Amino acid sequence: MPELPEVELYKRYFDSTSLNQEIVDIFIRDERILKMDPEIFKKKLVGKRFLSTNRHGKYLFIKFKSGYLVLHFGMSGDLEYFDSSEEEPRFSKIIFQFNNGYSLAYISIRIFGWADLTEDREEYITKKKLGPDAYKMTKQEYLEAVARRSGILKNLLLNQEFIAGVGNVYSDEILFKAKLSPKRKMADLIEEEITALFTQIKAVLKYGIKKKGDWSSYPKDSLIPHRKKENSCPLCGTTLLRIETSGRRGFYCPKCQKE
DNA sequence: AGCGATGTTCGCCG
DNA sequence: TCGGCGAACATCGC
Repeated sequence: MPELPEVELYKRYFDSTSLNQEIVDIFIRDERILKMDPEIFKKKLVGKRFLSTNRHGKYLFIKFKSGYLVLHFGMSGDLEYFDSSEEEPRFSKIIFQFNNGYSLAYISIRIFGWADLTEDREEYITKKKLGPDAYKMTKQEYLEAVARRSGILKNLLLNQEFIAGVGNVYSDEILFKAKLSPKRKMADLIEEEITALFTQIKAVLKYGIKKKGDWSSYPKDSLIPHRKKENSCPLCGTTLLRIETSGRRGFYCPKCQKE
């Protein structure tokens, strides 16, 4: 379930389980998940240790001696650290086996994610044209991103070249909390609205991390628990409308979110 | 049993 | 050149 908050949680999980142990073997269960030759992938990593991690948007970079492992989780990725003597998790696509008897599984049900290697993290980010990380960006970086782009807010939030990390669900929540219609054009926003959007991007992502991605326990005044057809706004009771754009389906309240 | 899904990418069009 | 749009990718769960 990976948008920025979930990937941040994967990062913390990785940090607490998989750093500084020697990788003794790697098993690739489905080569389609790799952006590169499996043999080269194995050769470069076996015998190394993962040293540190860094997240940019929905991308997780894991440093080892001579480069970075890059993981993207697509729509259904996950990590699971398990005892090597036990059965590996369902839908495991790559298994990193460590010298302490444990393994880390990179799981992907629908193969929309991928694993890759790069020697230069910054170059990788530049090549992908990723905008600033939505959680870590400064107000200044945000304003620069805003100045570079136009278009409707929903599309912009989903566009990783604008800012990196926001996905479909959190974009709905951000716009709801900022009281802005997803159809508003960035160029038409007044200063207060631009600031409100910044504030809510930060707040919603921060809260998502705090809740550990558990949407079932969100407070009633959030949009997330109501993101379903025919549901009504938790604030005013108006029937939520759907917006279909960029091939994604969003929800919003036509009364609370200013057109 | 068909449809929808927390993502990215690419080609087409205006 | 940029933004919007739709399809493609693969597969599972409801």
